[in-house]
Amino acid sequence: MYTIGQISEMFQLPISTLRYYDKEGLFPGMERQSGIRKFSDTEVEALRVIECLKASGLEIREIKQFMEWCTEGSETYPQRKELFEMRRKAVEVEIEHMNHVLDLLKYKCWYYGKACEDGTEENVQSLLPDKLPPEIQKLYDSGFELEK
Amino acid sequence: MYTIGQISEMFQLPISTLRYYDKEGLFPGMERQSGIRKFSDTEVEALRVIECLKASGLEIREIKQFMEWCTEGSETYPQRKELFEMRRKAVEVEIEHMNHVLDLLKYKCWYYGKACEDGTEENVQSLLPDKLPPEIQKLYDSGFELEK
DNA sequence: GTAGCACCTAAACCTGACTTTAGGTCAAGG
DNA sequence: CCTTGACCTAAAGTCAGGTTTAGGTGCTAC
Repeated sequence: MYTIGQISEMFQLPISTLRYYDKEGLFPGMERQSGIRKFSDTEVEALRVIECLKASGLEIREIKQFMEWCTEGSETYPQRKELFEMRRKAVEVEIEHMNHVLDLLKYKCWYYGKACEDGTEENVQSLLPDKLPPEIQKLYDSGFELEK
Repeated sequence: MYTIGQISEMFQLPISTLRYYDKEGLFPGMERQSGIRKFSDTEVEALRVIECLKASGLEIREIKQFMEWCTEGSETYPQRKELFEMRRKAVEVEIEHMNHVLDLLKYKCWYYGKACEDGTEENVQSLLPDKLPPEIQKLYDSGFELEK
């Protein structure tokens, strides 16, 4: 059993955030001793999942829904499975997106590297849109995938 | 030259958002014809970069800063290069983070798949924390990297 | 000539996720 | 006893990133 201060340390989250999560219903059935929150292993595990679902792009009230399902027993296993499968797909898509972002950033690093060397953008501009060095051309073209 | 409506279509962004970006100074030096915005190739390229920098986690006012550098000529090449290098690093870190998130999501998919099959979480819970099938154990352990 | 459409502005409004404020309880230490 | 520190609440405030509203311009089609 942990106090809110210990959990705050453990997860590097402000106490105010933990109280906010509690108020929003993210720890249904958390114990209290004379008004004071008692975080058990259940809540520690819940927080791990909260951070994960939040990173996956879920909103607080959808996370609350999941936490409620967890208190409702085996009937909600299919919903919970479905939720994680949807989040998994969303994150896979997001990672692919970020890889294209990364390629465009790499291209821009190269571009301004050249511009710094040459003192002008003109030389590198003159290579657009398809006379770039092969490695760089790949990055540049990949960046256009973002528009789809 | 494009109208705001054409650009809205092209980038699948609401017109209101484009006007908001303009108001925030993201298109310095954009032309107007009797009050009406004229988006040229410069602004199309700017929007590509805006979307990329936004996805990389940059705030609007920092993107504005970059766009101002672009109007200031070759003196600001080093700053622009530095910006892209910082963003590149940030996105690499973010992608790594998301891969751990993904592993935890995959683990949870497996977990609730089992729970659905068995009609109870008990069997799968009994395998924690280190008696999981090897593939799954890897995902589960990877999830803990999030706490670092 | 008036209806509809695409554009314009300034300013108010909205949302999600917190954070801050103001005031209060309770136990331990000096 | 009284101060300090860790906890508590309800309610107000903040911030980014838009969106909506209300009112206006100017062209083209019927």
